Amino acid sequence: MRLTPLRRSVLAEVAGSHTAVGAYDVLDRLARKEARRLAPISVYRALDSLVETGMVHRLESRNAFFACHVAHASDRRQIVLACETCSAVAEVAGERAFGEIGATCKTAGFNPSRTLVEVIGVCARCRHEAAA
Amino acid sequence: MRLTPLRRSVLAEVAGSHTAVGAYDVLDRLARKEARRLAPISVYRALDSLVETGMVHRLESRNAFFACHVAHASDRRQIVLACETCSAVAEVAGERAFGEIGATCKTAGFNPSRTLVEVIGVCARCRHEAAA
DNA sequence: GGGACAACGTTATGCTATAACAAACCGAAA
DNA sequence: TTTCGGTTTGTTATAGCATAACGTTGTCCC
Repeated sequence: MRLTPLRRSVLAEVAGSHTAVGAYDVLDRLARKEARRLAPISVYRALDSLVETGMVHRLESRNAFFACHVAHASDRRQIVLACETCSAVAEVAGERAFGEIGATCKTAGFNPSRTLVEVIGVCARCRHEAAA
Repeated sequence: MRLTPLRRSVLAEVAGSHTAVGAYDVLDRLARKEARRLAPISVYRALDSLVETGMVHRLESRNAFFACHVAHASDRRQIVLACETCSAVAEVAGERAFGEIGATCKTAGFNPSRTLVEVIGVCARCRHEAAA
């Protein structure tokens, strides 16, 4: 896959936010920056390719996208933490959790191809601010 | 929450399928059975209330709904297994996996309110059929 | 009865995502 | 360098998912 100008622009918009952004958010932001207005499908295609390479992930529970900031995320064994207060999205290593999930699947005779772990809650920063 | 006739109808449609069904699927099926055609929002409201009580769960990765067949699902510590071959959805207990996820959240200072574990793959039955 | 609240109807709208086909681009081999 | 094949993007149209706003009806309890 080539990182074309279009894909680079889309990636920049996604990566420029600490929160997960919708495809149409990307569309609107690009429309303000650049002179043209892309068709939705162009943004989706760019997002698809970025997701495929692991540079962007999809927050399934919100139909939105966020940039991957961890280097080794290609193994896809990351737990996604989505803050319901500030909307920030983070990823943390989840080796042990994924190990347990895999073991449970094996017991059930289920052959996994993709495993999704998303946690909605309140991030450390928002907890501290709330306590203050 | 009351299990009204509308909610009972919606629940019946969802529970009548081993797969996750979309809100508009429910809408169409009810339209065939009953004489009237509901507005989408009526179905969504019914689904929302059923999800709230735990009788129905939402398959986030497919924007669809499936009935909960396990008695103790109110604790929401179930791993969802979605077969990509036959589309069947099942739930299995995930105490250990959820324990690990909780521990990881704690380490990250993240206070979880809802945890979502969905595994896409091939179920035991489809694996056996494929092998035959 | 009358007040409070839950449930549902009606209308309209917005967000998410893809199908189908054409044009442009780009690298490699003839 | 011309031609070929594959990738990327554009264009147009449409399908699928979800909720806002407001009014009406139903139910329960005092």
